[in-house]
Amino acid sequence: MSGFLRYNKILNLFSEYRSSWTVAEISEKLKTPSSTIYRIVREMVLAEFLESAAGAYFRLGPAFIKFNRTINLSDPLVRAGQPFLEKLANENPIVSVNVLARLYSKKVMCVADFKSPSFKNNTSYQKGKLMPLMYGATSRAIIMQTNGKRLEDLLSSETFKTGNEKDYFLKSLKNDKKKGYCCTQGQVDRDLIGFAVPIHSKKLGIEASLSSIFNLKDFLPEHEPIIYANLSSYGLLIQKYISQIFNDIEIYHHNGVSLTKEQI
Amino acid sequence: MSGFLRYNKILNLFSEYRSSWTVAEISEKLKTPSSTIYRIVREMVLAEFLESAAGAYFRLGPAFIKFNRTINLSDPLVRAGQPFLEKLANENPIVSVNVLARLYSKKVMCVADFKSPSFKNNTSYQKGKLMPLMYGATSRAIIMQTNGKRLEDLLSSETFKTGNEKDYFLKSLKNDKKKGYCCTQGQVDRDLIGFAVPIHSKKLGIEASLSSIFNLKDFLPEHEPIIYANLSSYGLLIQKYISQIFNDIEIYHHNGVSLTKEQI
DNA sequence: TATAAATTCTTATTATATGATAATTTTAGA
DNA sequence: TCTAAAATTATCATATAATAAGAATTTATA
Repeated sequence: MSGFLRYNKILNLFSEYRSSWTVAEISEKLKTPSSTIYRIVREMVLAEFLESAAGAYFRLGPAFIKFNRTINLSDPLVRAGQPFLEKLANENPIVSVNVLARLYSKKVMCVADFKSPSFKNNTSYQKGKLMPLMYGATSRAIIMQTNGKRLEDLLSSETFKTGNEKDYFLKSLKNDKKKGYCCTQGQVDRDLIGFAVPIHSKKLGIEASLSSIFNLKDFLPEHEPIIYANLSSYGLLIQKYISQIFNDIEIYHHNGVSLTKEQI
Repeated sequence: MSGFLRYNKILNLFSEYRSSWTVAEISEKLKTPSSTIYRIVREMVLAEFLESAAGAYFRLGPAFIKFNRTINLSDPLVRAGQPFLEKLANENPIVSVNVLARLYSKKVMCVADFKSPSFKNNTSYQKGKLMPLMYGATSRAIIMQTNGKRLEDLLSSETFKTGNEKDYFLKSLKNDKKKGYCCTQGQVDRDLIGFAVPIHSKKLGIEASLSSIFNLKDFLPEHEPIIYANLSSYGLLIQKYISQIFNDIEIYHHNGVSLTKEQI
C-alpha cells in the first residue's frame, strides 16, 4: 500500500451497508498492523475525512459533506441543470423522477435529481449513486453521444455474451441516435420506464444525460411526444446554460482581480 | 508536506469561489515543483477525488458525491432527522428554513435542511456549510448542552474582547438553558430570526441542534409559543429515533450474518 | 502540421512510512 | 469510585516511498 491508495482503501470500506468500522476491523480486513491503521486513521480524522464515533467506531467525516456542497455550488452541469429539474417534473404528464447524470471514466453517476412529491416508488436513481453503463435510458443517452474510438473504449470493458448481442446493441443505439432520445423499460428497476436525451459540452469535456423516469402503470403511449418535447427542450436549455457558465469561469480565471476571490 | 496533509492541502484549495485549478497554479500556490504535483494529482484522479476538466484544469471528483450519499444514507442524525424537517416546516406558523446541525470538533455544520417552498431569502444555512460557533441560535443550542470542562474547551479558541463580554455570554447561555431553547436575531443573517433546541446522544457522541429560521418581517411575538412547541416536540422525536437507529447499528455490528452484507 | 503546452518518465537523494513493542489513556463494569 | 480490559499513542530501527530536476513524450492549439 502506498500513496493515496493507502487512504482510499480505508475510505472505500465505508458504504451504505457498513458505515462504521473499528481500527481492529480495518486492520483485519486490510491485513495491516493496527499500529499502522491507527496512525493513518488519526491523520484522516484530523483532516475530517473520518470522525470517531461511539464505541471505538469510526465513520466518514464532515469533509465529504463540505466538498459535496462545493461541487453543488460550482459544478457547471449541476449549476446549469438543477434549476430545471423541478420544472421538468411539473411539466411532465405523469409523476416522475428527473435525473441529471454524468459519465465519470466508465461509470455513470447521478449528480442532481428531482422527484415529484407524490412519486412513491424508490428508484435506483439517487444523487451520488453509480449506475450501470449498459442498462437504463440514463446511461444509454450518454453512450449515444459517443462514436468511433471513444465508443469502442467505453464498451471494451463490457462483456457481451455473443457477437450478435453486441451487433444488436450497436444497431439499436444507431436507431436511438437517429431519434435523438432513448427509452428503456424495466432495465434498472422493474415497473419503471425511463426516457433520456444526451447532454454534452465538448469544451468542458462533459458527457451527460437528462432523463425522466415514470411508473410503468401510469404511462400511456400518448404521453411519449410530450415527454420527449420536454426532455429535448430542457436538454437544449441546460446545454446552453453550461456554455454560459463555462464562459463565466473562463472570464473568472483570466481576470487577475477575480482570481484572488478565494483569498478574501 | 507529509502523509495525508499532502493530499488534503491540494483538496482544500478547491472552494465554491475557486473550483478549478491547473497543476501550474497548485504548484505555485503550494510552492512545490510541478512534477511532484502532477504525481499527486494523478493519484487523486485515479481515486476519483479529483477529475480533469477542460483546459488543463482539475476539479473535485465524484468520490465526494458518492461518499456524501453514503453519509446521507447511514448517518444516524441525518437519518433520524431528515424526515421530520419538512413536517416541521409545514407546522410552523410562517415560512421557514429548518436545519439540523452538528458540532464537528469546534465547528458547527448543517447536515440536513428543509426550506419552505415559498421562502425567498437566501440563508447562510446550507447543508455542508460550516457555521460560526458563536453566532446564531443553531450554534448556541449546541453550546447550551455543554458545561464544565467541555464548555471551557469549546470557548477556549474564541476571543472575547473583555472579560465582561464572556461573563455576559455565559449568563445568557445559562438563561437559555433554563428555558430549554434559544433565539437569536440578525446574528448570522440580517433580517432573519432563528430559534433552536439542543439535540444530543451521549451514546453516539453527537452534539447537535434543530432550528427554525424565519424572515424577521414575517415574525410576530405570538408565534413564539407555537415555534417552540414544534421545535421541542420534533427535537425529542428525533432524539428518540437516534437511539433507535443506534440500536439497529449495534445489532448489526454484533450479528455475524449482517456484518458480511457489504461483501454481497 | 508546426509549435507550444501539458503530462509523464527517470533517477539519485532525501524523507517518510512501517510495524513490533512499550507506554499511556480511556472506557466500562463491579 | 475503583479496577481491569480495551483503545490509543509513542518509540525507534529499518524498509520503503516521496521528492525534484530535467529529459522525453504526448496532447492541444492555431
